[in-house]
Amino acid sequence: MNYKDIANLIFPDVTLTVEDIFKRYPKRNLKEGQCVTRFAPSPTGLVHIGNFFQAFISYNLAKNSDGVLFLRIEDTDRKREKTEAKKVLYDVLNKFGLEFDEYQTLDGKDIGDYGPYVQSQRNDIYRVFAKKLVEEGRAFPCFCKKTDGKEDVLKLRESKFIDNDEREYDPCRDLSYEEIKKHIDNGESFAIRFKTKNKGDERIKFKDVIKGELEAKANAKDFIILKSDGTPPYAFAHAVDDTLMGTTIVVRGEEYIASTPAHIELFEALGFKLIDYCHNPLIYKLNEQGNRRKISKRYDPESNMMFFVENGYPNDAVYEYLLNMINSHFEIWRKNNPNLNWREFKFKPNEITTVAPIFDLVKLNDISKNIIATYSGEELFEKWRHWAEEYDKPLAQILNKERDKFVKVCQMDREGKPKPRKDIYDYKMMKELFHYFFESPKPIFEEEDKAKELLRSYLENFKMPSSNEEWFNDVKVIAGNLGYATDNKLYKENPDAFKGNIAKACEFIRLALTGEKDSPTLFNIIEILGEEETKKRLESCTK
RNA sequence: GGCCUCAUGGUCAAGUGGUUAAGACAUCGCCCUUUCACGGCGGAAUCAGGGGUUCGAGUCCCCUUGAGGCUACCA
Repeated sequence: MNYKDIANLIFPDVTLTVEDIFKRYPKRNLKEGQCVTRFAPSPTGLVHIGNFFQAFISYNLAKNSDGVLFLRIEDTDRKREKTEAKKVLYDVLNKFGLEFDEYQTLDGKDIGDYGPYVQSQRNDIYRVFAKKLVEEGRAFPCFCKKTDGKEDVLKLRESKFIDNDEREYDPCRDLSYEEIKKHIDNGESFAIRFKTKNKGDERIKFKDVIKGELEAKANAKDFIILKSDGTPPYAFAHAVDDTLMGTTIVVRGEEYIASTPAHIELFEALGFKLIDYCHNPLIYKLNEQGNRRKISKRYDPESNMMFFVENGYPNDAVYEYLLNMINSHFEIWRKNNPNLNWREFKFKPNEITTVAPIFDLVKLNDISKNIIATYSGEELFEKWRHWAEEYDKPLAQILNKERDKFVKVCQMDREGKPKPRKDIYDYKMMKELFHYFFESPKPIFEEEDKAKELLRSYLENFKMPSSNEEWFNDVKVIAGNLGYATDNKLYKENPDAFKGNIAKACEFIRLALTGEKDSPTLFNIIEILGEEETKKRLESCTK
């Protein structure tokens, strides 16, 4: 069999050699321990948290080793590609501030020496390597089509039990030059299949950086390396690109473990050095029945990274939560280093969890609360405003117009306090949380007469307080005169002797000013509302 | 069906043959307190089941069970 002639027959246009290509992609000059990692998403129109999780692991591996992180767009599957999808991807990456050392800009400019960083622009490269495999008898053209009365063959191929016997019936595996020429002269399209050397009973061992040594059946399938449209499926593109681009460690989901033996045989056939794999677990959700299921874009808004952006979670909160999912050494580190940025935290790939974690929004919220609690009032205000500019325009207008007031709102129980409030986990919730600073409340009193009496007296004696202590003393005097207990111990001993305790009196004032039974310290609220507005609200409750 | 991965409280998990089985979130109780939030103290709660190996097993081996993945001209 003259494989060289066959190769020239099916790739007449390919004149470059593998050596020519390698000249274009010189080996990277790396120091010991330096990692080259990549994020290789296909543009689907959204960035799934599972994918971002991988990107983030890659990012850490690269940064922690002073290595390289590049972005490669895997858009070989035309059916899946959507217009705008790439834009969405870049937008999300940008919003999260995930920076790449090498990538292609949206307008098609390659940054870095190993481009193009978009697979659909690399077809000529894949063809050179496919041709080489054909030349060496390690790949063959396959003319099988579903419309061709060959359903039985396709079924065999697709069946679960392909072994050596069945392969003998493969109509394309050992076609002669003449037979191939006939097919081509007929104008038939074809795919290129890899020709495995295995028979189906071989075993193979390989290392995974997270899981350690793995063992599986060796590949025994003649899988496609070039589709009939000339583009490569994942496996082939992965082998060629990651080799040429000098990737040292591939981070991918654990769904790829099963196909790793196929990738290894491909690498060997191509004469490529094997690359380290890091198969990370998928992210799950708990359903109503308490079973775990894959987090899905259909049912779980938080599976889409835009969820966190649109709700106004700080990026750092999302990152820290991810880090927490990757391994909980982080949490201990965080506790010991409360003031360091998470970027200072170094983890090794073998410390990444082997267990598929369940996404826990409550935990994320807790992390987020702690992070937001570290912001100054001014900082919080700016972040809130910045978020509103994009996701709540009317709110942004108000914040811009009444800047001073809302900076003060953001400063409440925050600045100068050793134990700041921790009740905000995203910017979206703030408008509702502080609704009484945007509009007059509509309080509902359970004991209306009592409330009116107290509020009337408070309003009559009202003077702007200059400190919390002063304010509280004023309330004590006024409430005390009306028969409220100013000493809680006395009240507890004999509650019937009083109209209520100070807490009760405060509740009436709080309701009048905020419409809520719970709020930050009233003194702060009065200070922000100002004398006029405070009196107005009190008065409207006395009628 | 075949092949593969995984298994510690409700959740995230530490743990690499000898521990009273860390810690965090959630939950419950108490304290602080003008409410909330914060903070402090405390409680309840875990090694999926069964066999081995060993003086000794959460940890090593086998089986079972459960969960998940792959088995495409998707990635």
